[in-house]
Amino acid sequence: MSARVRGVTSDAPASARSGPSAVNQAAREVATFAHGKVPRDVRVRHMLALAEELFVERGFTGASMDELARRAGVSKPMVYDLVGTKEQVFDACIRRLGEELALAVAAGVSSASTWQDQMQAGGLAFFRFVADHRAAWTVLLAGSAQPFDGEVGEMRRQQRRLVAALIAGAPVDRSIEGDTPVNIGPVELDALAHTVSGAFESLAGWWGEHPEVRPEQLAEWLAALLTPGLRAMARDRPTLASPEGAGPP
Amino acid sequence: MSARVRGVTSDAPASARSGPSAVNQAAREVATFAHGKVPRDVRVRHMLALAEELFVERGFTGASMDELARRAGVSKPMVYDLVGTKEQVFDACIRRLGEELALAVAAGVSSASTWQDQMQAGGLAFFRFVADHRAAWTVLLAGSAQPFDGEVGEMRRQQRRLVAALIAGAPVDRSIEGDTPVNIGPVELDALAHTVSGAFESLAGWWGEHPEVRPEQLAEWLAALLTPGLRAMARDRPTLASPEGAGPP
DNA sequence: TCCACCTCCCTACTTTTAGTAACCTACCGC
DNA sequence: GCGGTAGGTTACTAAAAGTAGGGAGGTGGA
Repeated sequence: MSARVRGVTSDAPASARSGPSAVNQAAREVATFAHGKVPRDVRVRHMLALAEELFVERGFTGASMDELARRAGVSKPMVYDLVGTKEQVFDACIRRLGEELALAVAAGVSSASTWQDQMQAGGLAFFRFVADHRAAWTVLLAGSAQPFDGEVGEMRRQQRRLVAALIAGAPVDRSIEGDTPVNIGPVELDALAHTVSGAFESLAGWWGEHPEVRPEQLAEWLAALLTPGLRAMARDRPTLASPEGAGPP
Repeated sequence: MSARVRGVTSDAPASARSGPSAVNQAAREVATFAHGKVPRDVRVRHMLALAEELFVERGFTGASMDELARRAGVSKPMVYDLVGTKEQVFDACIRRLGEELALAVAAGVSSASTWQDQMQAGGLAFFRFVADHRAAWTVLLAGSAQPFDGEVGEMRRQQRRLVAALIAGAPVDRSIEGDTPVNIGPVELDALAHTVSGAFESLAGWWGEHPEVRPEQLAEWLAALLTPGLRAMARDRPTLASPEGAGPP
């Protein structure tokens, strides 16, 4: 709304990794500029790292912009000028972590060649990522606070596009069961992507209370749960459209 | 925290239904007491109905206790005395709607007898409920704002217990595939409940953007997706435990 | 009859926090 | 020297959560 937010949208070289080390690195970078004045992008990196840490520590409502300013060692208007409003900062954190996750999953998927292996490798990458960023994942990606449906939804849509691509990729260059091509309709494909993503996310949530399970087991187990149904769908192609000519009674 | 909240925990006769009609009914009931003084439980019902409406309208952070007091026609300390803090009010709304949902799903499940029919009937009841309470479901049950993991988690655990019971019920009195009993381990059963619930919830979220699909189609389609995997799990019993003697590399 | 007490209810605060207005200062190119 | 700009601050406003402390009116008992 405020017209003067120079914002944080066009920076973020996607190079930063999350975690306390990111904060320290950014802090060191800031410290090299001795007498107060620090270049904009350096401050922004530092503040985003601090913000992620803060949100993960305290949650969205629990975190305050004053606290962020204090930790960054600047005054509040600086915060607003550099990274915008609280929601925008939260959005930026979500987006950064979401991109990191999408990258990890994509790497996992592309490391395999068959349909099932891709699903399992992608799932494994997903679970490993969650394990490595449990707290951040919970706060930023799993716990979709309402005002941020935009951003969280965005990221999830991205995740689901990946899943959809994974499932849809089958028809072009390979097949599900020997020779059955997967030409599910686009509507069903979209629904499938959401459903499968939801299953993964939920299982990751459950995993939080059962840390003794290893991610490989999770990925394999979930693949075992989903694969037969996907195969069956590829075979039978059930539709989500209303039966033709069968209006409501 | 405040010791003097008389709260809302032990009332709620579970008779109230949600929606604007509930608000109007409660308001009429309040209006019968002419000169200000209104019995406690009547006010509480009214305020909870108004609160749900307000949260659904504006979301958690967007809703204010001042506004709630204004709408209820009382002063703010009354609100705090009657229904506690903002989070407690939100919790109460979540709990009420969650109980209504659990009841609806349980009714659906118990209307069927075979394993697959139960799953489909329960799913249908779930989707119908979501359709009938879309906005409230989104705000109160789907969009788990972080501070309320307790309540939302509670309700979801309840939902998942239902799903788990549905799956676990199979071994005692019926079988999945002719004669194969379903004695999946308790850990796997719990994971299964979470995963399946997550799939349902995600699909319901997707449905919000595709209202043309009918709930019967959704339930049938999702059952078609999940059933083969569940059958396979009952047959092969894949485990989530680490392979014995296979420590991390 | 009078008194203690309980229920319902209000005005008027305190504190915290998001967000902003207006100003300052040093350096950099010219 | 000098204007413009990047980096920065103090000091505010507005809104909202939650509380302190009190008051009116009815009810039961002595």
